[in-house]
Amino acid sequence: MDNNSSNNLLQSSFESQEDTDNEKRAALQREQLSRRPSYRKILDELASESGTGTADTKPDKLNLVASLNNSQNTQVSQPAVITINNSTNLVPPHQQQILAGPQTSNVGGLFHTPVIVTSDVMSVLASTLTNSSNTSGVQPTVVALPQGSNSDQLSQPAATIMSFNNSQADLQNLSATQVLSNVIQAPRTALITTPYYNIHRPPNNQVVMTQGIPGGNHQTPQQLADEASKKREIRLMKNREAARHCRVKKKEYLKCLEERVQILEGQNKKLIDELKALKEFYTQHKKDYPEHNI
DNA sequence: CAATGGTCTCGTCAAGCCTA
DNA sequence: TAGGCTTGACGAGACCATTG
Repeated sequence: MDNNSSNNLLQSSFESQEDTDNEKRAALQREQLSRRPSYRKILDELASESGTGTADTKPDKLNLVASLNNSQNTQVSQPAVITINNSTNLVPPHQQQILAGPQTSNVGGLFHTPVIVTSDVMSVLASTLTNSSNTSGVQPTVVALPQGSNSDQLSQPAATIMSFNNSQADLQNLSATQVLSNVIQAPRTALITTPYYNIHRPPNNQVVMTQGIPGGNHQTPQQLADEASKKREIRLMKNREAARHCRVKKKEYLKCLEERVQILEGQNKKLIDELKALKEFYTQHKKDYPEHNI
């Protein structure tokens, strides 16, 4: 075998190797494109491929809570105001998520104040409770009203729905974010299991609130409808937040792709120049050293 | 200045994906 | 496998530039 043919063989060997690599790469690309894209996943793959090893893009739950709180700074459309409930007046069901009795007490160093929470706050609260209770040792102070509680029990500390470390003055006109930070930072007394409560006014005109059982047989059609609409509200709120998050992620993904295009274009240009130089070198030496038959 | 068209952002729905 | 999460698609509304 002469040098020419061995060079050709070597070259074709390189080419076939390159073809295989290209095919593998193309197959990977096809696979990535054919499946439903996950920006996080693709970004992770790109990061690990480039060796830059970005930090885990999956936000931890604490960050989720933080971002939730941050987003609430700007996203709560209506001022979700917490008001001290000094009376037993019922607010409209669609506005009201939690209602407790009028008593205020100081138990175990915690300031217990019955509050009305608007639906906005309650929606955020529900997801925040889920997040924070799953992670840090810091637990929210939320005391669930026992099943079958009556208005008498509301006067007891155990009937308090939310507890804060703050003074009463601090509880007035809190924003959703402030409320959440209060809830998250407070030590745990008990964890609420469901945000849904049945509220009705008995003949003695006292407020009675019992914990609702999803699918339970004590609920009227109206209560079931209310519960369904609350569930829907929470689902929409979560999806709204998810869509927002998804769009941010998509923007990051596109930015990353654009940067990658820049890098690859640069690399491509460099390789083309290198190839040109090598070709020149090759033809030059072929002339200079014909006896070497390179 | 009103009408129109383009672009952007947001909320919602629905379908697919993921995970406990 | 159910329930939650992710994301493409779509429509609505706001904003801006252009045009008659």
